[in-house]
Amino acid sequence: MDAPAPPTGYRPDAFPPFAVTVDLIVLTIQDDRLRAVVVERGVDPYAGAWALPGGFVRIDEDLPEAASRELAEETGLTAADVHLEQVASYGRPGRDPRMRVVTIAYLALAAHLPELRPGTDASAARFADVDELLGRPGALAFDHGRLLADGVERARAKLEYSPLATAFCPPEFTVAELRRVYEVVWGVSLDPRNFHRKVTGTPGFLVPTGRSTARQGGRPAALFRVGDTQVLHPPITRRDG
Amino acid sequence: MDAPAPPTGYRPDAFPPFAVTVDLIVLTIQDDRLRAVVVERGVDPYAGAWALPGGFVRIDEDLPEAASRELAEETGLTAADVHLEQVASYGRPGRDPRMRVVTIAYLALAAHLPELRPGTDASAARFADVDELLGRPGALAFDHGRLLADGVERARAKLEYSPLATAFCPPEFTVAELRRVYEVVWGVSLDPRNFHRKVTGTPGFLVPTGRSTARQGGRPAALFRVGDTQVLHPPITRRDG
DNA sequence: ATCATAGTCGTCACACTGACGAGAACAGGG
DNA sequence: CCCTGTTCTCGTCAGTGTGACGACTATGAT
Repeated sequence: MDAPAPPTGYRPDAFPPFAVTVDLIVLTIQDDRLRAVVVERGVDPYAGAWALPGGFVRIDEDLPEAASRELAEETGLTAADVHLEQVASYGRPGRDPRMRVVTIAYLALAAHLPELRPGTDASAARFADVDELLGRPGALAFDHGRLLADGVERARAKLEYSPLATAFCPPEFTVAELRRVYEVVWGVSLDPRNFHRKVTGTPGFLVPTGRSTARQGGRPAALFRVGDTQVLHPPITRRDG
Repeated sequence: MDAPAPPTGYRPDAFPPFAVTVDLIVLTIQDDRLRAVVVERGVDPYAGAWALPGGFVRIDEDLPEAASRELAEETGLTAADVHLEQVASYGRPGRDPRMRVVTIAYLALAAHLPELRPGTDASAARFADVDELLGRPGALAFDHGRLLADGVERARAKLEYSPLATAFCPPEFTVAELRRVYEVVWGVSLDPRNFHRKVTGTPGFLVPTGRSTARQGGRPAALFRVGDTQVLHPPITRRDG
């Protein structure tokens, strides 16, 4: 694609040209493990290595639009299905050997992801265990290890004071399902009784639907929807037993 | 400036060229008011209007470097004197009528700022009252009103759980000076006795220097330095009397 | 019926909080 | 020198949130 038609006052030599991309940290929970979408790169640099999904921002789209589009291309999820928020930007010279590129990282949280289909510049896509990726420096191409770490830390912090954990759950969920989200993302184990008291006692967090689940073995659990509150008072604190 | 020499695999038509800038939200406290540095634009668009200081990222520098450089150019402050952190990025098409530009906003907090000297593309610089700027939509050029609002909200939130408030204070300060920071930034009034108990009781927040200030009228106050802790436990909560 | 499993409610001690009293250490004026 | 005003600092007390843990409830499996 060529440069856009120069509008009034446009001086193409007045600023250094950058490539701008959005990269996605797409998190979900599978088998009680926190997983992230990674794609296998089909072209150099890092051909054959795993990287976060992402791509160039088009000349006529906003940053959140670009993130939504890339998310749909890589996972088939629409913006209505997931929580999507900007995390941070990265622009160290040399982070991409091909060109000068600034990347805006977006965090996407989803309850259940459909089958992954590889994008145009990726030959494969899969879910990778987040702890394993973070424990192995260089597991991801470019500086994507840092992007992933920053995104995961953002998610971990926001569980405390926002209803973000419900983004990992289906529209209706039980307190135990919500607790598993906190336990998996934080990597801790929480007391079911205290957790139940806290989440049901925080005003506006959970709305009972009246229904309950019948599951194999054990008492049926009440089903909840997420409420209106965007900030939890009191918060769900991280240091629990 | 021209595009860099094409390295291997470089395809100049593969991505749309963007301008990348860093803009600064430089906050300080003057006369018990929260103030931000604004510059008067000397060129179109928005010539004569006030805007946040900032400028193009150079082809060979990292984003924090660019923020530090712009900060030094506009205020004379070096990175050692201030707290500097990235806030968010903005890239809506049309936000700058001249070209497609992505801006990374940085938050800078300083105790006492020297005289401001206008940068190359600004004809004047001054401190503006933050509440007044935020209360008047369109007070700032481009989308800088939103940048300022996001930066101020970041600062307000981080006062709760980080020692960020000390960035507004000189190296040695009293509990009352620190309390004034919280009161001014949050726009509330805090009980001096409870505040004293909380900040001195949070481990690692304040380190007594042993010295004290003699000031006009009233008992001398003990002087403190900031401690090592980066996260306050328990936090300094916002809803106080 | 009995057991295993999982969900929900209750109790207790402890920590933190907001509201407020009271003393300590200064400056300035009579 | 004493009094007063000001600011800093320490204490007290009731209300609330929290972690640890006991107890009860409601299902499926045997």
